[in-house]
Amino acid sequence: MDDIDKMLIGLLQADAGQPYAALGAAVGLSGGAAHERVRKLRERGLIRRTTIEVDPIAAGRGVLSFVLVEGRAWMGATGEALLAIPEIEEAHVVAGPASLLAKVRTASTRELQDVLRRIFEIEGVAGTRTIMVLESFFERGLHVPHPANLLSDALEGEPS
Amino acid sequence: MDDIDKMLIGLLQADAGQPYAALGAAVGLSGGAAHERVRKLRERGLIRRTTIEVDPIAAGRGVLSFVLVEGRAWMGATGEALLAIPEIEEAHVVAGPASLLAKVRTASTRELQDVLRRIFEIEGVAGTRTIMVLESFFERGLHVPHPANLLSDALEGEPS
DNA sequence: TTTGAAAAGGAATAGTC
DNA sequence: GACTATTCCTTTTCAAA
Repeated sequence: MDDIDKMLIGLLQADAGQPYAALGAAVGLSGGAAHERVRKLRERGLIRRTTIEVDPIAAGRGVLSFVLVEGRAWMGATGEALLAIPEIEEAHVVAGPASLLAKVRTASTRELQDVLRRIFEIEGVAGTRTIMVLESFFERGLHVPHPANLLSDALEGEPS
Repeated sequence: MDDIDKMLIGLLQADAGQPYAALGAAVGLSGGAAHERVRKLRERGLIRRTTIEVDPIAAGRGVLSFVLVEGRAWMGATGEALLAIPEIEEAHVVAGPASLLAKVRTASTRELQDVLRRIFEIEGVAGTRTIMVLESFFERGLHVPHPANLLSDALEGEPS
């Protein structure tokens, strides 16, 4: 995991569909070498998979909220119970006043209410507090340290 | 945006690298037709881009937390100030006791402290409350309604 | 590990229904 | 819209350094 690998990850996050030749050119390698590096990044599990990013509004899921769940719900099969609710994008066990935090995306507040009802039905749930999102500044993926501005390093000693 | 489009989106979320022929076979279309549908989904902006999913642990970002920001920080250039902090993956304006919610991923609690310090320096920020994640049940993308179990519908009237 | 190139496969396009 | 077929480009593989 050197600087070139980091650059490759950054480039692939921006566009996973570009040819290896382009990736190679961007980091100062041949297409074949870039291909080999990406193959190993996948093999090592650093790159989990390639996906698409779907526009939530266009997909009819314009209401975003975070739900804090109170109770002793962090034990047992709670994770699976939450996983079974498709509107829940993320679920975490947290420290602090609440025991669980869920990221919920619904079409409407009416649908959000349904989700809250389903969460309430999970064993051990004592209560919920919902934080509604009014506007999202941004949602981006994991940032990989300095993916850009490393080209000069990568090209150090390069002929011409 | 019919049922076949939804299935295609679901399939691409699972693996955006698979050939169009495979996509087509999965939904009961030819590769060319699947290709054309996906092209239009991109064109309409429903599919924003194709990316890779990076393992946070392997990338050295094992500490996840959610930071509630208090103050009148939802005005002006706050969004850009948060965007400039690479450890912040998401930032939302929220309703409720706090005015902002940020999702932060750091290598350590020490680094989290640095991020909190930087958030504090933003004009209008009066205080923060941090919710630390102990364990993540799951983090998945936007769920697209019934991507599976639609094959029978799609194949209705199909010869043999 | 990287390179360059050959071989295999898929994407993109066009024409037809 | 969807299908087939063709062309073109990319991925994949491999020998060599």
